[in-house]
Amino acid sequence: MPQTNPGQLWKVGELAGRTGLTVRTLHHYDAIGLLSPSGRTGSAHGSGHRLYTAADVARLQQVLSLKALGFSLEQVSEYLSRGDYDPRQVVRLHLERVRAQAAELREITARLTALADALDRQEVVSADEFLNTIEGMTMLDKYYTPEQLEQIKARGEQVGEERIREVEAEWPRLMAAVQAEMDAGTDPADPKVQAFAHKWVSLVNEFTGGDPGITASLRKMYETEDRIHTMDVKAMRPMFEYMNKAFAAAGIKLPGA
Amino acid sequence: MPQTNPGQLWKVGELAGRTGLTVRTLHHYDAIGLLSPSGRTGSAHGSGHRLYTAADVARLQQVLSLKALGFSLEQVSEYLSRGDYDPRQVVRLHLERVRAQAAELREITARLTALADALDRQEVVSADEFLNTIEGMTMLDKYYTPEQLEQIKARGEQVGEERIREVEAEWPRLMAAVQAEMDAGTDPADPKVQAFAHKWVSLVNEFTGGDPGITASLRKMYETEDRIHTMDVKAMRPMFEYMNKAFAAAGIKLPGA
DNA sequence: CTTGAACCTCACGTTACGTCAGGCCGTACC
DNA sequence: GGTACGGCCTGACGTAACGTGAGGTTCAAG
Repeated sequence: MPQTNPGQLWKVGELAGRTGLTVRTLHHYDAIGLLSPSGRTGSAHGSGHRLYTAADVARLQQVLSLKALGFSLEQVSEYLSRGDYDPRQVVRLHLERVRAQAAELREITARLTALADALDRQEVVSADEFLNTIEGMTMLDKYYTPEQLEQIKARGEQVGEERIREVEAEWPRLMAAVQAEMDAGTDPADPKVQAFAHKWVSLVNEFTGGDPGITASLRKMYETEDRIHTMDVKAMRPMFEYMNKAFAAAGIKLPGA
Repeated sequence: MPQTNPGQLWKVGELAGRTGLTVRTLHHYDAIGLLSPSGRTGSAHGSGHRLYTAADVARLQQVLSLKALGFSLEQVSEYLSRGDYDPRQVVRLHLERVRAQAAELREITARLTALADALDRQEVVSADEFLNTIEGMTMLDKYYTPEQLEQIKARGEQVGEERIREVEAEWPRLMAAVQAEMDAGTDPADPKVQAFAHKWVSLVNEFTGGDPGITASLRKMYETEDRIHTMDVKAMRPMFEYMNKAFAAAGIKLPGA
């Protein structure tokens, strides 16, 4: 049976099954030297089965994020072989892209909804309405120009870098303070706790960008998963419930609720 | 100069510019008989310039919606040549698809956010986190299976058809009632108007599915455009403002606000 | 009547895989 | 310890949806 330990290895089929990619795709990435598995099975002379490590999986993620940004596979290769690249930045760029796409999907939804409505009423639909709809659709699968990429990159470095550190530094402080009130048996409706509640949502919003859908998804993740990387979510659940009471008392609603 | 009248005609370049497609793409669609322009210029012997009519534009929208659903161009041709198809249904299917994609984008955003966070903290990121992220990404550009399409289709016919008529029948009634109160000079905070306000948001929510982003986009559309197909939005604006006051008085917030 | 931009028709090139074909590996079972 | 069979291997050719010229034509403005 396949292992589940750290130091885990995946065979192509396993990796394909887990990721939703096809075996052929992984073969292809290997063939062009974009992502070659770190290991192979036995193999005295013949060629053994591909074995992918966790590091390979991490690289795969980078590859796919860059591809999602509109890079060709060749460009992805180049990018990843230049030593001066930052995986975090790739993720951030992809994130930015995904957010933009979400906005475009909303636009398209509005257009399509209007169109469906008009068609349902048997009205004469103006060509402009069709054209606007089409325009929205085509925008969706347009990629960034190099200039746009640079711009996003710059913004990410500028705002992101330092502000992220700041926000991150605030979380432990806030959580320690809340824990203290919990231990002291303070009522969630107490003004002190209310102040913490407001601080809490502002930090959450800074993290999510205030997007209700993202907030909801994130909340679901924290509710259903017991650990998120090294964070023991399960142990934090009492605090979440405490804060939910505080939110209720303060009349605060998170964007996703 | 290019016309702007009804009965308008577009040349390839114009249509391409307006839609975001390329000229080559339109040529291609013509070459394979998927979308051939209804007209051509002059042309005694040589081949004149392509002239697209409003009907061609409408067909183009259908083509692109079907393509967005994952059909190959050949399948689109087939689909559109079968006489028994319904343009409204195509739009509805596309709408459904777009909604699903939006949900997947939210999932991806949550994953990427978690990943960015983990990377920023220099923590050891588990392979699972990468794998989940990758899985989300690959799901996004997977198309529906025929069975799924059938299922959506069935649901759309069943729920959609009749309920849409109902909702549509309610709007004119509601708007007439509101207009009457406006004419009578009734205060927006008046209980009668408040009841209308609640009815109003429930109809809007039924239309948007309660999605805040979509509601916001739709609102923007109604604020920036003076007419939407045959509807004189401009003339309705006083009523919108009246209702906004009513919302404020009732403490109602639309999901997008 | 000319001129430049936009259009026309071939026709071959490209990307990112899909899809066989024919053979090898590995592990579960007897 | 043999064997069976699902999964893996390496070629190698196929494909969808255009991209990208080449070389000639059309049209609206001046």
